[in-house]
Amino acid sequence: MKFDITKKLTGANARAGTIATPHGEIQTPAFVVVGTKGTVKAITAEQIRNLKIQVVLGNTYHLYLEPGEDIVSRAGGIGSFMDWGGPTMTDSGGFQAFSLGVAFGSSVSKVATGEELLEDEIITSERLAKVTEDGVEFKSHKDGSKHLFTPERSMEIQWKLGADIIFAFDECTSPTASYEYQQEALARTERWASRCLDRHNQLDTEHVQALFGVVQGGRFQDLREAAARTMATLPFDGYGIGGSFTKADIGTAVGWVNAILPQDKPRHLLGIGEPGDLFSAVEAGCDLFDCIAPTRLGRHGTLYTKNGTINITGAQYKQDFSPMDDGCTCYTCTHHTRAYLCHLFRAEEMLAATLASIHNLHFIVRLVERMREAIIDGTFAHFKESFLKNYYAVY
RNA sequence: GCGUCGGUGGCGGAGUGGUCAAUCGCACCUGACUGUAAAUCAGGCGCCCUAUGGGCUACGGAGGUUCAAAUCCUCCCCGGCGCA
Repeated sequence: MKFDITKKLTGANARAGTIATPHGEIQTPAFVVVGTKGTVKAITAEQIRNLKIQVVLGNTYHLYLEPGEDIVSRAGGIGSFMDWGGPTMTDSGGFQAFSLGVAFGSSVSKVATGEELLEDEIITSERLAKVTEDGVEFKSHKDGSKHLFTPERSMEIQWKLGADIIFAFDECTSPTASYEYQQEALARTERWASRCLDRHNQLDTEHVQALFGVVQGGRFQDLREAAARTMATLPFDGYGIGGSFTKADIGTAVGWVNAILPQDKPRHLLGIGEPGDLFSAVEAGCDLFDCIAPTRLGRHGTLYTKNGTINITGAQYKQDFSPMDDGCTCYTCTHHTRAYLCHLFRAEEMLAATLASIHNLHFIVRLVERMREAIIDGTFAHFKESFLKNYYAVY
């Protein structure tokens, strides 16, 4: 993997660049589309290509559970398996320490509202993941079987999954965790980072796979900065910025980290993808983002428009024969109406998920692409202002 | 015509003297979703109000019994089934 910066925005940290991978280039900033189980839900590989998606992210935990990394390996790796010839990434399974752990069965999400209870105050009925020094013990969400992920195991699985860029195994902490816990988890994630590097170097002797370290530290500036300093000293090919933030603090928190991380390596803000957050992150110097929002929201009937999201299942769209978003050039908008999508959702037709996902992916991928263009031609600030003004306008 | 079973909120269908504006499912309305446990989840769903409370109208129709009726009785209307 190679990363070149084409242009840096003056007076801000935003930059445009190119990541070269064995399966092609990624023009950054870029939105990484999530394909957890080796499929971008409801979307075919051909549609992925038509959407000009640059890179797809699979998940180690899910692909390990099914079909198993050996099958993916025999298929020629995750990209080949799903007939996606372009660049791929895999997440390490670290996020599941959170989603199947403290967050399981609760309403806690990785972006905090600032009103969360501390973890100690939350009554959780069951958890499927438990963190130890060695790694994370999972109970499969599918059949309850027990599994242990260690940093070494995550590297081994990801090596077999064969993505171009992989992540170090980390612990994604909850926004409800105390400072003490964040500190403890961070120290553990840093120990795991070294173990990941060691194991990955043994497996990938020719270094065909890039390995990104993950910066944690929760919402605390000193922890985030310490984490960035530590990770910066380790020979990673790039960095993921993970964990939880208060929504309003995404930009500043990422700013603390990016001020310390090496300039010449890509930074991937893990799991962030609302339009406003993407602007903040790009401005703060992030190059890559992945988020399930476009596909999940799409499947649930929420569509992006330049004036904010709409719930297409609503009664007011039953007879609305306009496109999802006026002026949108995606397949869905150029072929179908809101009334049609509204009908498909109400009738629970599968095509609804596909058409909605296509629209939302187009919207977000194109949005980040426009941010890149705006960085290159120096109009980023103007673009940001005009976009957000429409998107978050209150009527 | 006789007998019998039944008529409950948009629909299906509980309840069978008080704690019933009425379980539940569907439909409908609204909301949530940020490294996918998610084609998922949550809330609302008779009318009105000075709404973590109060009032009104309701369980085919009309009467009646009772402190109290969707629930019991009488008659009527409507439907299913059986026999003529």
